[in-house]
Amino acid sequence: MDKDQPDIRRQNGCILLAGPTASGKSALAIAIAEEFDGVIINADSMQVYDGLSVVTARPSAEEEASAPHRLYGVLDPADYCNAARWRDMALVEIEEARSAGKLPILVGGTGLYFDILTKGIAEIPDISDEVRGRLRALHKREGNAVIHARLRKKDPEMAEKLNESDSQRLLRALEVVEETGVPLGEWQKRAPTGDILEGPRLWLALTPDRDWLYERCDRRFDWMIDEGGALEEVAEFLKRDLDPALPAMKALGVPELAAVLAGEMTEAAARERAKMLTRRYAKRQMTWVRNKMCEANRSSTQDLESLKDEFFPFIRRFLLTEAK
RNA sequence: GCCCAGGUAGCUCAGUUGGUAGAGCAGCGGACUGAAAAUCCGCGUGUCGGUGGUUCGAAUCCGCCCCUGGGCA
Repeated sequence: MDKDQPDIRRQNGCILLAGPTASGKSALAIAIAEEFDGVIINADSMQVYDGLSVVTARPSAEEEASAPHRLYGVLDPADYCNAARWRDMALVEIEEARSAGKLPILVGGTGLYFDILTKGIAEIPDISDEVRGRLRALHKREGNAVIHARLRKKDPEMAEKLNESDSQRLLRALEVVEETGVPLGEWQKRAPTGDILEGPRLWLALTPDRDWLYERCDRRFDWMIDEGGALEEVAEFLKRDLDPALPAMKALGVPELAAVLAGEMTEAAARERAKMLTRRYAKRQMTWVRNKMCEANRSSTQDLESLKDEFFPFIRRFLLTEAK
């Protein structure tokens, strides 16, 4: 192997770059990729979908051209990603980057994806459309209480753990036990435990000052509308007439801009609301970073001290220039 | 200048016949293992405009002052 290569690449390492939305992850990722010959791999649950690049704040065409970018806009918004599916795709990309002698840089704001990438996930069979459709229809008709009661019969352990208002997890637990006959908790016990991502890694979690971040979120949303063409993008997107329950339809700003286009909300109100929702999202991301990633970082046995020596001076220089 | 109506949480406001205050929204903290930009859980954060008085006790009653609307001149 090339002696000039950074240590991390010689050892099949990778970089995991997390942080809240608008914190500047993309720019830092590009800088690292340019400096250390990296491939940027998306770890964001919304940026995997095609058709919403402005609203989901995907890297611009120029940015994408300045370094290799993977897993951006690769799924049709009529489709849905999930943690396991993303992980499979990401592992392929990591492998590919490594065999090309490049440094994989995973960048994104979806905490769950990072978690599962490093810790693994149970191999639960896909849920058939029949079971899924039936349960969702039941939920829509009867509400959470009925789903919860049904789960209590089939998977009391999970039913006990879940809050009755937590519709998403209730449905997941129920569909798993109905499809496979095995309770979700049982599947999860069979999942791999511990650190399963191969190679050393450097965790980078951006934790910007709250006011600074919120202001950037606000400014970015205005920019999306005033200069990015967000309204036009959403108008085009809505022509597909997708099921509003699909993940891509819930991307921040999409419901609000759709309401503007339908004449149900003023643009000013939509801006205000979307900004508020973005701030809340950023806050949840910060919670994740503070309480889970920092822990992951501490407990990672494969995080080599030498990586820090290799990268930190560069990153510090970058952040200092950015701050201006 | 005079007359009204108001000044209570970041915002909009509630506060019974005096017992040091509470809603919504915002905000903050937390959870998170297959749609996670999702889905949940928890938490009032306060010189009650200021000041003097009445009272055992004042957001509440009285005086004066300040501020904001509206009206009359």
